[in-house]
Amino acid sequence: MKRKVTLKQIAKELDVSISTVSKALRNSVEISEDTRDKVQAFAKLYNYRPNNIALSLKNRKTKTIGVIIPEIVHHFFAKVIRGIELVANKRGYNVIVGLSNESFDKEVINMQMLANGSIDGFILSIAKETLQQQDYHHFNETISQGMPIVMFDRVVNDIVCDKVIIDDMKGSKNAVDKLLKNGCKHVALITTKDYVSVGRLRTQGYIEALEEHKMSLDSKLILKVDDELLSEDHLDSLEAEIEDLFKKNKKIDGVFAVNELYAIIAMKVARKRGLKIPDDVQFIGFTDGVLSKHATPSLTTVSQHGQEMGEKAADLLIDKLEHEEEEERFQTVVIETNLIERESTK
Amino acid sequence: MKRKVTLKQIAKELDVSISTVSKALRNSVEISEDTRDKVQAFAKLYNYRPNNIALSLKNRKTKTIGVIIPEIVHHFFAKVIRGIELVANKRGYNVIVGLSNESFDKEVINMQMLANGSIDGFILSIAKETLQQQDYHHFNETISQGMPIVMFDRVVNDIVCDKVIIDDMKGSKNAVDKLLKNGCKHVALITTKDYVSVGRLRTQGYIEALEEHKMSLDSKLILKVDDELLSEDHLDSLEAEIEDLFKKNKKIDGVFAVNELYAIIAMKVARKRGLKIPDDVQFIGFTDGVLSKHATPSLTTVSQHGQEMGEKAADLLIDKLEHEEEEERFQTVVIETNLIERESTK
DNA sequence: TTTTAACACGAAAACGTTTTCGCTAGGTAA
DNA sequence: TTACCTAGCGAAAACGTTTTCGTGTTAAAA
Repeated sequence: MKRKVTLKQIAKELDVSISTVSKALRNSVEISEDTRDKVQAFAKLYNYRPNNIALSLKNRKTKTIGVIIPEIVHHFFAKVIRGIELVANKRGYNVIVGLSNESFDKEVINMQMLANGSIDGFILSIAKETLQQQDYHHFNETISQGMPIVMFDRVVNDIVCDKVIIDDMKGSKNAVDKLLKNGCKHVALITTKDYVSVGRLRTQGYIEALEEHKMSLDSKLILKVDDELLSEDHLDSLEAEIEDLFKKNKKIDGVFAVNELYAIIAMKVARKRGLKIPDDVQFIGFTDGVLSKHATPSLTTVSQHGQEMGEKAADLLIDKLEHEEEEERFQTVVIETNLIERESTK
Repeated sequence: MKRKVTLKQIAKELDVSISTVSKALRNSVEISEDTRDKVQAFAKLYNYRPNNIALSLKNRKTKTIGVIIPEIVHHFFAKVIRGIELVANKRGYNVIVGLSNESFDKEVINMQMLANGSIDGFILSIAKETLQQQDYHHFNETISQGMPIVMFDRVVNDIVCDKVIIDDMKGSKNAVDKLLKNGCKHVALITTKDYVSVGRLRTQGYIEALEEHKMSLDSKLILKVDDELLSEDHLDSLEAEIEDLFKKNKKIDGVFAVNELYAIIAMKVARKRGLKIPDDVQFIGFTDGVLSKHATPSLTTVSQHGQEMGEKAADLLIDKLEHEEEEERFQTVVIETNLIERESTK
């Protein structure tokens, strides 16, 4: 077992100073060709690589990005990470991942663990619990210590930082618009409780689409699911609630759900009730994932472009890290959504 | 913007030495109560936290685990990461993620990027390309430099390190056994090319199950898919191949697929051909993911317990990191699979 | 011969910690 | 008085780099 070789060891071995070794390896003109070749040959032989930690300490930069997301077993967040990793790697950065698991405390702890020099900046999406409690002091503290943050998808306006979002309202408005144009007269909405901003915005889009088509809002057609616990029980009760929705509103001929799973389950319920898709009832879900693509019938969705969001967020953060001198200007980048039409709509 | 405060600054401010500050904060008996209180109060006020990088350099430990996986937008790998992160966090470690994207070069580069002091050890699953080329020098080099590696799922015997795997052969044997016991007489196998070890082992399990039931192996019932490119085209051609399989083997009454997607697509093809599931034909897939659970009919699967694998791998690695003095002993932990019965089997 | 300039290299500081060792002042024992 | 002990603190090394500045040698110029 040969431990990693250091400058000091090379210096000792070749009977020169550490400085000389360092300079020789970086092809400094100060060093004679002889010495340079000798050092480089030795370094290559022993497979010398500069110690990253020492460099980080010296440069006060770690070339590492901290990413904190609520959940990783989730198609959208996984795609975002892929985007972040792609760009980070290309630009010479590493990615360190923390999971908040939707918990405020874990979010805070994770940030503290990383903010002590381990990383240069954060990319994150806020935990549900944090959104509910509306306690954002950990973000503000981090920012005030000079560590840049880029937020994506679940953001709050109160915090001044770069943001990457999609136009949730526009996306869902387009989706509902599509249903209405396809002839639906009674479009149901399956959404979440309002504290998650994206849920609220998507609901808003639904309402606006109806207004634009001069259709009245029927609150009986709106199902607000409490997604506190996404356990097995929750799925069962969700199915029951949707069942109930259909039973009480026999005229439903279109369904818009704020996520893919709700839409898939709604389709299942509809089929069980003998409804033909898309002839009797059409479906659109927000968030394009594996389920939508491989369900039968496949589900028309509003694509969120997770990977693109991740790429953009990483670019924003690294740009900021590498141009610290410039004056502070924060942007909010909006990624366009688009409707991926599949078999669940006409 | 208040930058992070250091020991030096506190020392200067309170007119004591750096050593005194350090000791006071660690409650050393060398320091008088007076000084200790003074320093601690000041540190609290300015929210002092030791710089992680400096600690890493000093201790030659980063308290960080490097994880390299082929793909993150993948239910199984995401679950593994969740397991790793869970244990790592609990034990005071961070997780840094690298994606090989199934490429040999990216795998090598990612490892080099991290092996230079950034992390204490690796948890990884080998890229397909690496398995194909059978070039494992980067693993061996890393190990010989004294950096422990734990491999999971896709492993190779040649490399001496801790491993966490499932019994692929037993898992698939059980699955096929289930189909045979359920009365299937012509069980088809949809698998991948042989270079990915798990594919080969799962095929082996299929064969053994048949043998145990004294059934002859019909090679026409085995479809070996080339999954080099998992693009759109690939999915289409996959569907065509399966279509062909059914057309040429009208007697097929059971299908075992080495992953969930193949099984889902096979179900789709079967249904298109007018076959009833599970009455006419039954299906089982390896790897339990979202698709299996929410498909209609839902798919019976062999569960891989990704999260448990991740947890075990992290525990193995951290144990090794924290007991370096002990003699080297490498274990291979086998996680039990189990059959999750759903609607696609009787 | 003396001055100058280029060349080649080394010493040391800095990044932020922890820890070992030594020092001083005051008190106690002989 | 002398010797010794102890409490309380500081200096310095170490982790592995990079970089600035200084220095000695040699050859060319005056």
